[in-house]
Amino acid sequence: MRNGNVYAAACPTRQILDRVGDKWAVLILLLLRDDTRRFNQLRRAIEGISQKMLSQVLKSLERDGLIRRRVIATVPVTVEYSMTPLGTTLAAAVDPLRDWAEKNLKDVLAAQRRYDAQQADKAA
Amino acid sequence: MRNGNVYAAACPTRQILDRVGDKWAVLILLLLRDDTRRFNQLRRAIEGISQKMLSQVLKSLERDGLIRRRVIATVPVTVEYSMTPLGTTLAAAVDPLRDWAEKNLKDVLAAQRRYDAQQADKAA
DNA sequence: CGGGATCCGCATCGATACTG
DNA sequence: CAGTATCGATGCGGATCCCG
Repeated sequence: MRNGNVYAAACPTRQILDRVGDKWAVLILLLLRDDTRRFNQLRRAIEGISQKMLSQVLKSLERDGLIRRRVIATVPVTVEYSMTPLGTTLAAAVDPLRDWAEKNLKDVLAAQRRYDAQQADKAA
Repeated sequence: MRNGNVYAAACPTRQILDRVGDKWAVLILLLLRDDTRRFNQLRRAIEGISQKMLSQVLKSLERDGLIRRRVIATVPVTVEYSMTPLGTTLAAAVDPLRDWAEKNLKDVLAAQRRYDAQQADKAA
């Protein structure tokens, strides 16, 4: 789908990026890789996510076959989310990115400061 | 910034994801890695991007120190975009993701069809 | 050619309330 | 506990026009 260095709208990279591009989705994948977790556990583990978003993202991850949802008939009901093998391979593919983030964030922030200072000069 | 398995709003992973999450940004990085390119070359290479988005994303990538912008004083003006060393390392970190996408997209699509079929059953 | 400025609709997302 | 439903703001992103 990459023909002649053109990224068509339907190329796999773009389709996957549309999903991985969702910041919440990636965070959930990275969390579930460590451990099976329940709904409210995830909610507490991801600062700032609303339950609407969480529910929505979990559903879409399940739909994509990346995580598995297990309902346990307790009172009240318990729901466990865990990785599928497919999800595990995706999480592994995301790893280098997380490593890069931790290693290079400060360089990015420094670049931003340089850029902003330069823009401020121009304005003056 | 990842303390006790909690992803705080300010953790590097989340900050970088906010940028890599931008689907356009990643595509531009992958394109510029191959070659220096001009504005309209990029525009044509990325199906569906508006010039507003392209301009915006290029600016933010430059601000992050990931790409370099070179203005050449011709008539009319020529502007070349190219990778910085930092950008190159990020592109490398994104590579596994692209590979994963190309290898596993059809599994994801299949999972979606299974999920949707199952939902349709429940509705009936 | 390489953008900036403006207008504006539509989808996202958060907040709140309610349910099995 | 684990969600769904509804509403309302806001901001992203496309379209258009213009400029150096």
